Amino acid sequence: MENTIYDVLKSRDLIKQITFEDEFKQLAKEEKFSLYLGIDPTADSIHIGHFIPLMMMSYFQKCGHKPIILIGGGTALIGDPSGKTDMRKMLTQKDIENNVESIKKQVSRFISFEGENAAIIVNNADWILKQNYIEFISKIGVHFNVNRMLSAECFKQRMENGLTFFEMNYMLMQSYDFLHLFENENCRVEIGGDDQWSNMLAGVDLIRKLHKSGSFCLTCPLLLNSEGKKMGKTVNGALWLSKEKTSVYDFYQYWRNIEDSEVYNVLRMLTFLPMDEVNRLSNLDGSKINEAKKIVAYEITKLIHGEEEALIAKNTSEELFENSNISDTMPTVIVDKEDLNILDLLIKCDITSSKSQGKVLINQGGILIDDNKITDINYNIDISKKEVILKKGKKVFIKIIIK
RNA sequence: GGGAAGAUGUCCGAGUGGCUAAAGGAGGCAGACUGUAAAUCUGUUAGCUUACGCUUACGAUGGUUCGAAUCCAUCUCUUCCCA
Repeated sequence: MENTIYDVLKSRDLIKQITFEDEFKQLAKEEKFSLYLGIDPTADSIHIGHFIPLMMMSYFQKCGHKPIILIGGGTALIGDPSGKTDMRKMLTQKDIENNVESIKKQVSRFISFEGENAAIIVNNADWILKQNYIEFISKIGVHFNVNRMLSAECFKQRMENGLTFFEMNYMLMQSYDFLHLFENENCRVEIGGDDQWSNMLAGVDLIRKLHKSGSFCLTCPLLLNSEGKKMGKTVNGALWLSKEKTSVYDFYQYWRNIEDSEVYNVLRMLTFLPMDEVNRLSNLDGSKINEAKKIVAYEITKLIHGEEEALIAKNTSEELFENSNISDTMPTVIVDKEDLNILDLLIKCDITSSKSQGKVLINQGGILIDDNKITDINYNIDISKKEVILKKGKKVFIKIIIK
């Protein structure tokens, strides 16, 4: 590949901030190195927020560099003392192993764990937990200037509602991770979301203090919608990458429904489509941009769930929305004969969480069965039917199979 | 260690004895208009009930009162100031 990783990332505008830019450009030209990305293993699945750094990592790997995924098992073992809500769940060794396995599975669609520059997964528990406190603060802590730390943007916000010592230590631990990988794995670069900039910068500085040079970090832009909020949040929380948590169909629909203004960013940051194509698609006018959204949805779904699943989701959506046909693969709920009352049914299908809510929906004309608007809140589904199509609003379709 | 302020629905935030299931805003959902977009307008947004109404709910637990988000006591937590 004649383009260096720097050129590639630059062309997709995936670099938000970078340290020692010129030096990094040179390094990218001359050497193959390792780079790392830290992931908090508090859940057994990663969500879309992790995705852009992983895309970045994938580009690095394509350019011949070796990705290291760092699982924050050590830091997760420490309870969060800020006590805002509950104590952070303590993770057992076993939890972490499970999480690592599923994360690996999800990531392996676009990052390879085989071959010459295979990615590896490490757990910072392996070195953090061995640390002796006094040794740690005298070896690492002396290099951190509290005044400077406090002036960092990420602490400024915390200053307003209280900052705990733990949170300050977090920076040291993260920096130490980088140092450890630098010394043991030839890891030269840390990547991450832009909210991690201060922490990452601290690691780069630490290494440069101890080893004079060679460390870099770069951040990717956060994926924001037009209102400046993080994308990938749904009613039910995050948009997960595992299909047990977010179904492939829902995942596809999320991207199919993005705003016009988001198409460009999503294509550029979340797909591997060539930039020519990205530009062409995002400049489509008016309703034609729907074509671009279909491609966005398909490409991202393919990347996460594989081609087969993506095709199914795409076909299901087209059947439902464009041909108003019933699709075999649409979301389906099986109910007993006892649940044929419309209000019960809505709860059963997770469309509403209470009967009151269901009544409101029906009164507003938001519920359709087999394309007939339901107006009676006592409506019962015809018992002779084997299956019906329940529609909420314009976008939610569920096939009901009556047992 | 001393002092001050505060905790309200998904979130922000008004409310200082009955008119409060709790103003207003944001967000969510539905309807109209559209392109499975945005913007705009309308409705709706604790649970149960066809409904009258009932049951929960303003940090927790007790108390005062015919009646408490509102007053009192204790506790928990948060923030700020002084040391």
